Amino acid sequence: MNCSFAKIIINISHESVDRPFTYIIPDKLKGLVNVGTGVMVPFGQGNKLKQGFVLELTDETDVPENKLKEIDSILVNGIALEDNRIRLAYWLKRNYGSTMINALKTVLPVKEKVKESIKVTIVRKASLPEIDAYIEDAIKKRKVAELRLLYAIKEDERILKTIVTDKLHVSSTVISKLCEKGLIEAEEERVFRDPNKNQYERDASLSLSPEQKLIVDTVRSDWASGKSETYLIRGITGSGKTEVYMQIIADVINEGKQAIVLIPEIALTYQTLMRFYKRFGDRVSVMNSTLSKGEKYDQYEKALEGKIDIIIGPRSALFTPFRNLGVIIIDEEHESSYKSENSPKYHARETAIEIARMQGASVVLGSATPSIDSYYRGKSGEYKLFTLTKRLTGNQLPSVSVADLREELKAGNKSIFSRELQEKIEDRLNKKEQIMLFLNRRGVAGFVSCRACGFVVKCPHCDVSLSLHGSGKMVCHYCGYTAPAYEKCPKCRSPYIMGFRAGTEQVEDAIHKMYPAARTLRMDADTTKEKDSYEKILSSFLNKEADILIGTQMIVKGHDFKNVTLVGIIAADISLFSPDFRAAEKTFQLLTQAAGRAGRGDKPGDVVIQTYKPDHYAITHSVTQDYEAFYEEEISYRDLMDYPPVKHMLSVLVTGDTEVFVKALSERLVMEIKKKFDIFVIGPAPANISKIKDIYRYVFYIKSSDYEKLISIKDCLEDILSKRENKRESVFFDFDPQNMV
DNA sequence: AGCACGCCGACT
DNA sequence: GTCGGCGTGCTC
Repeated sequence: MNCSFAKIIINISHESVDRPFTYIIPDKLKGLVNVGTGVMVPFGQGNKLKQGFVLELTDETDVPENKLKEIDSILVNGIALEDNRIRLAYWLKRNYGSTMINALKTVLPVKEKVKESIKVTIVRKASLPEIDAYIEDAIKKRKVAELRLLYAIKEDERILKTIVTDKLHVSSTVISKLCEKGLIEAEEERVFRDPNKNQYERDASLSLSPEQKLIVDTVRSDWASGKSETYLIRGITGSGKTEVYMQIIADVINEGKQAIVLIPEIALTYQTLMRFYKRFGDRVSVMNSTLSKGEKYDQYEKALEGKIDIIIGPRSALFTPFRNLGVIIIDEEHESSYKSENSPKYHARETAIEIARMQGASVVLGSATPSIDSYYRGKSGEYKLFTLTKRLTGNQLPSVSVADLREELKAGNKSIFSRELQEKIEDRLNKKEQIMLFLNRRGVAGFVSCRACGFVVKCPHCDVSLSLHGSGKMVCHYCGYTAPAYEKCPKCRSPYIMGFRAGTEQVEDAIHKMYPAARTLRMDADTTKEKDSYEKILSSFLNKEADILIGTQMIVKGHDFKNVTLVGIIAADISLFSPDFRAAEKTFQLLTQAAGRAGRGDKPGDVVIQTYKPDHYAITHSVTQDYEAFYEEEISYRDLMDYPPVKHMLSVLVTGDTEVFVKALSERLVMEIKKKFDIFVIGPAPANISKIKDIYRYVFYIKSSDYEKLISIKDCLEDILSKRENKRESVFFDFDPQNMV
């Protein structure tokens, strides 16, 4: 196709230039510029060279001739976007609201080409007597460098060139001289930088339980009949989800197709990867943030060239450019890290389903505690739902008990540890068994609760807890409802009604006071700032260098500590009453995961959950480890309140440096959409964190069962925003948000 | 995003 | 009188 013009998206992330610009393709670039090609183009008055991507080739344009400029050059290090990547970028832009250029960059897994590395091997070509003869000659002529190489090549027929030059200190000129004489030869081979350098013994596939087999067989037969579906596996820890994934992958590979495996970054551990390496050998590759640019680029290239069949990585690995994708697997699918925090704020689960739809692949989701979103779709039949109920490893489930902190206060115990937890801590310290104390510090803006009766102050309109502000007011972050703080509990008249706050440091201090001999490790955002500190803390705990590990949610993910027999959850309520409609879901998942940390070895484990609300369904059902029961209560709450997944929700965040303007713009936007659409809007209200670095934040939420309607509302809002007189406020959209802002 | 054009304050 | 402040508008 030799078209005259190219429509190009410029690499400037700003709405006002987020549209294609038409450029002339100069003769010298004809045929080289295709859809997806990265180019440099002159842009703006200064004709500054800017990067861009070709979205379309055309022979016609409405742009007046005098405005058209020529493409300057093709991006040397640029990676061309496949056609289907551009369609995916359009989809991301439309569904999550972002600029086209950001969508394109998201879809492009590596930003630039890196020079390929070539491995050169020196190979002996002459016979040993010939070499000996030459050595004689070299001795006479005192060619010491040649001698070093000759002695070495006499021993080994093949030597890496890097060894010859670096270790033997033989220069390239000497090597090429010997090549000319026909004694040796330099063999060149393209090598892929491989982050996984070792070779492992291969594991065979395991035989499947009937439960596992049903899943693999269903996927296989659906596929045979040309259907590609989304499957959800709910399987408790140790029920063999990974083996199911691997057999599905094996099937896919047998058909000549490829697989993407998504794992939360934090769970991307050596142990997990090893299972895949051992099963699939060098057909597997890893993508993660610790890889160098060169390594990342090579993974991309390997996928394109069909040199690997499986990629394992976090959210971004979703965009690996396989030619013939067969399946996308998302492990721990409930993890909130699958939702991007940056624009486009895409969810890996939905995006995976879209990619699979485009390429005729299947999607397999798995979790011990599936997200309410996915389970809802599993129940409705949108996903095919499977359950793995049997533990294949013999470990017993831990016994979970609840400590009612109201009772502790009544009994005069004002410490942060209940009597039961204290008793058990002492017991484990004596027995030299390890303890994990878990404190969920999410939702720092303290909710207000009564320490005597457990009463939590809630907004009368939104059914979320109110947050205490310094001004002595309680505020609802959803709708803006405000009430003066109570002096006495309205329920039991106790004066102990207050904002709830506690941190890991306080817990550590308390331990040191009560058990001066106990060795503690603390793991939270503060202590893991440095590189590798996360791994260091975990490995020193694993090596029993400490008795107690105190930390936030990061200690409950992955990692088996065989010697841990007690897990204490200091305050389950903190996450339970954070002002977020997913609060109960997150709490249930955290409690279930935390409980799973106890008794991973042969010794049985205990879990103590401390709470002011022992009868809350997120607590009661995590005690009995009853996911199904929790789901039923949670979904009826979501249904009642029209929250996702029953309805879709769009959050709109308005920010700016002058509060009255931020407020005014939010109110105006809400007014305009109420006028245009028959829709219910919550807010606007100050955001959960109402000011960050002197930038004020207001937020409102729109709920609808129709996702398309939310997209039109977003488009309408963008239209209003583009036409407003001053543009000092910024507006951000988030579809089906994972966190309330 | 950047750069130019354009209309008001304190200065050689 | 002018140099330059950054508000507004446009970029193929």
